[in-house]
Amino acid sequence: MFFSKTCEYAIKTMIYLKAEHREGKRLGLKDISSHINSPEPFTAKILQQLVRHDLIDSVRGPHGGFSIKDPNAQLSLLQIVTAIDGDGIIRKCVLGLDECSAEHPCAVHDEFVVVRDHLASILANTSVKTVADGVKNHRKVLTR
Amino acid sequence: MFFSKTCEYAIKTMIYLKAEHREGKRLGLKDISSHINSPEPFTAKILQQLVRHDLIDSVRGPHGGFSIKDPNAQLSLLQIVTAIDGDGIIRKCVLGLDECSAEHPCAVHDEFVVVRDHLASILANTSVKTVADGVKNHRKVLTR
DNA sequence: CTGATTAAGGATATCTTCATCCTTTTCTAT
DNA sequence: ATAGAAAAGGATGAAGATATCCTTAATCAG
Repeated sequence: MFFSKTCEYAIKTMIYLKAEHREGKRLGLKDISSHINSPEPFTAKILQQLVRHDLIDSVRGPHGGFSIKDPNAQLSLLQIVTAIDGDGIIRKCVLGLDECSAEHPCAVHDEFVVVRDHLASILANTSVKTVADGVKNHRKVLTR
Repeated sequence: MFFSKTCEYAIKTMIYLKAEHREGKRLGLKDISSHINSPEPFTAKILQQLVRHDLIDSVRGPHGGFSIKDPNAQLSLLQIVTAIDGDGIIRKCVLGLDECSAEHPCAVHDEFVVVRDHLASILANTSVKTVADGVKNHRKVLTR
């Protein structure tokens, strides 16, 4: 609803990679798509996108796979969402107007800026590490 | 982003009908689609949906057209959105999980319930009349 | 070096959303 | 009654998102 299917899988992938991360470990496509419950070939394409956006590293061949690019950097959900879906959810007018701002507001601009600002701040302030910890502790899940 | 194109046009239509409403007056398809800047045949289909959902009335033939069904009832944006897009934006898990609740939360459930509740309350508490007044006063717009 | 393994890349298929077109029905005015 | 106007309904088309398949490239183990 908020995000494209592609973005949903991307977020789950990043959380899973973070939750499973340890030095030198790589996770393969099969492993990832089975654990986040996503179609394998489609997930392959998304992993490529994440590589191109420098969010993850990939290595081919036996014992190849994917891993978080910079495990020590603080990564937010917003970085994943903007990489995959762009910043439309934060920036675009909900009524589809090209020009919509405080100066030239659409009919519902004032009502929605607050919601979008709220969404933006949640996305920016939610770290992948934090939610990955929830998954590691089995308090939160990525499937079902 | 939040809403489908269909829903965007539906919201604009309802606001325009409300802004232009007066006793016995009807607005035609051409009038509506030109004022909300939407494709005419597509808008025709959306108007049919709004009629079926009892949000507007229609009359065929010369001097026919569309008008708000119950001009005195308090109508919220939420009623339009749920009629057209359903309640997915309020109810569905942002990670696409079938079961996602406080008891069985997805990895980002806690972060997003607050945003969705916020969105739901804005939608429920924003009346079409209020935003239509803004359009009538030329403080807010439906196009450009 | 060879074969096996795994990701990358390109082409293609499917499904949904967005959009148009044409015919039919209903209504009004004459 | 009839002609014109306007919405309703059904069929179809276009575009984008979602998903798959197949070939190529890289890497590793032996």
